[in-house]
Amino acid sequence: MDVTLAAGSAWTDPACPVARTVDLIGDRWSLLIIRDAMDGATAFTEFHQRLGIARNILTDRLRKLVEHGILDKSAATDGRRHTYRLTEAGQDLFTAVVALRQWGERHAFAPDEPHSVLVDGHGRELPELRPLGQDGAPLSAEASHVRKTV
Amino acid sequence: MDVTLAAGSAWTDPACPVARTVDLIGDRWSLLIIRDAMDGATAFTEFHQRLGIARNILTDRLRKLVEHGILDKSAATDGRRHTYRLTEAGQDLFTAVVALRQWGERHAFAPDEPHSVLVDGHGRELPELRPLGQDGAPLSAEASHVRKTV
DNA sequence: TCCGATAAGTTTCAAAATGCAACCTATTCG
DNA sequence: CGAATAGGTTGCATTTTGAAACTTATCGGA
Repeated sequence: MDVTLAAGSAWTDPACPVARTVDLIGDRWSLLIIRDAMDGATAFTEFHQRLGIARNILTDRLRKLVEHGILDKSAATDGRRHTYRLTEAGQDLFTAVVALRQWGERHAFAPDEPHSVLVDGHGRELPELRPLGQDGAPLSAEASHVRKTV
Repeated sequence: MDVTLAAGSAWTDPACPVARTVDLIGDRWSLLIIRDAMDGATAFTEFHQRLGIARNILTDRLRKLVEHGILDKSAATDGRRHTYRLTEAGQDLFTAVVALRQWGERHAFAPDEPHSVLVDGHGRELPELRPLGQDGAPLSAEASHVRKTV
């Protein structure tokens, strides 16, 4: 496999996986496109209507997400639509989307403000996601550190 | 508590926690500032040097992160520095940072490309983070859905 | 077969965000 | 006191984003 950013542009911090991920999907719209794809959106117009994004920007973001292997574009059966579907790598962003969602639920709403909720197949809210150490105990940022590779 | 975006701007999608989180930290730099804060950075110059960000943009992002309750700014003891520290809400982004990091490790590097690694206090790599249903079984995007609130 | 509606863009141009470099101010150290 | 360091601010050029109009292709019905 070969992972690249757009031609002529470079990674912000080539050795850091967080930075690479931000380079790929860390703009105002990409993650919301992915969120809507996870919620069933597949057509250009569908993304456009759900997000209220400018059409030229949507065109650009869909193209980049396809380029980066996060979405797959194909002709829909009726011939006048295209279908955008999450690739395996795109579906694998589910964990990150859930983490951002849960943080938002905890910190981006006033206590009495309503917000949408992510539920499992039985309509039950998901448990909170939390990093664990190898010993199975919850791990905090201070208890971990980044090991740089040569 | 009262959560707000900058004066004069509105939430992209007020009911969605993912969208609110993206509105707060979904730009090219904020998440990397948070990453470096988690890795021990506290001073303006430190962030500037690690990130290679323009100084005026860094000023703006630090101010916004403080405004949003993610960083806390205080005068350092030596009198000529300021200290930026993650608030509790900021530390709580650890889960999201780990999720984005792990996705990057899996999908943003070629198999032979080296990258930095996040390790626990004993130098052991973290296990993979994965959303679970209430029954404790791994949950995929298709097996879940967003319940909208009125 | 022609017609209107729908889908998926592209183009144009204005506005906002970003980046670079120079400048500024306070503090501390020698 | 003077130089160095920290943490900015300002001005200006470049890049990105956004709104709206225009384009092309397809489909379904009259």
